[in-house]
Amino acid sequence: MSQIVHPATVRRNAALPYDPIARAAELWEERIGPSETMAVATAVMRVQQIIQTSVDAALRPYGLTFARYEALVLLAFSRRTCLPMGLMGQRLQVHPTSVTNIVDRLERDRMVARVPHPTDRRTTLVQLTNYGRQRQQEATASVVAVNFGLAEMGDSQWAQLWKLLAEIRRAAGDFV
Amino acid sequence: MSQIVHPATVRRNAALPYDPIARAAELWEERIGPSETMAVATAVMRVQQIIQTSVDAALRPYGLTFARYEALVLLAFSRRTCLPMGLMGQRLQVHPTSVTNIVDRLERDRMVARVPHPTDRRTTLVQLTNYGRQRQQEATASVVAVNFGLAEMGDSQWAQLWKLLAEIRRAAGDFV
DNA sequence: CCAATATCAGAAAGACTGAAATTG
DNA sequence: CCAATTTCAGTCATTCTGATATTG
Repeated sequence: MSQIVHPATVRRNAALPYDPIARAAELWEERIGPSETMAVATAVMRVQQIIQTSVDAALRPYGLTFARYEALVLLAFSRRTCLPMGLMGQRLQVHPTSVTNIVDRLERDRMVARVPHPTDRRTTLVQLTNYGRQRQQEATASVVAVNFGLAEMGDSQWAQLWKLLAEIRRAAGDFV
Repeated sequence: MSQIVHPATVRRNAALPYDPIARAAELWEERIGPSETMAVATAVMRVQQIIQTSVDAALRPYGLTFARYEALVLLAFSRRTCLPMGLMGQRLQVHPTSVTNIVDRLERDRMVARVPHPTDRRTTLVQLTNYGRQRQQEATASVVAVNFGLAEMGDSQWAQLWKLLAEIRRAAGDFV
């Protein structure tokens, strides 16, 4: 069961005896000014990296990336497991050409199929296949197993975190 | 002063009348199970995107990305504005080859210089130049001006957010 | 001989621009 | 004729893997 780990990775993942972001924030406070937003912004960047790495690892056995997995879940949650490309881009907040790219990969792997729109022939619908639904369910189990790379926390802490992040997103104009 | 904006970008930035992540979380709760971590993970991914976009835009006039800016700040905060490549990788939590890449760009733009280590000839020191320090200060002003893309919030909210994010990072093994 | 440091070559995934084809 | 939808070609920046040269 021994696992080969590249030394560079070991070094990167080695726990430091102090919090490097907290340290940077102290210096920021001394030399520049209030450090609250700087500290939170840096911490968010790092937590995103933790989530991305963990989820990508959990999804690799299924040939999925986080972006492609999100597209699968979006389809699985839609009424007819079928959505127009453009709408997917809005929901996933990605560029139209990125939708093309994501759907290309999923279609190549037979998890989705492009089907023509019945009335508007400009638009292309993306249909989740049975195979895709199975993969999505397995992948979801895998992602849930690693808890999205997040620690176990109390319900009130999750609620706090959710509320604060939602406020940031709302202020950024994601929704009203 | 009019600015050309690609229609796709407009569409992407349009505020939705509801919170798309909250909606996804409801469906997750119905069909899969507890949605706390899924909701927070997705929200973190989105907030990271907000920060990245905002900060990159603020830094573009200075020819800097967030990653390169962080490297500049790290150097500016060090005693002799000079650090070994490997140490920078540890602090910035990036791959050794990424350090090489980041330093390549900064050196090309004359913001840092590679200098040999006085005793250990394996290691390369990265020295912030006077020009680099000036750019770092200007860039910092620019980033502070947009508040890292984050909304204004009360001190206690920043403190809560910081504490929760730190707990996630600690649990992930970033520090002890 | 082994470990550490930095670099290079190459692959992969993604984001974006600009342009095009098709259709409403 | 204009707008909307999708795609394509090409570029770019980033990140990782694997290998290498150099040095301790």
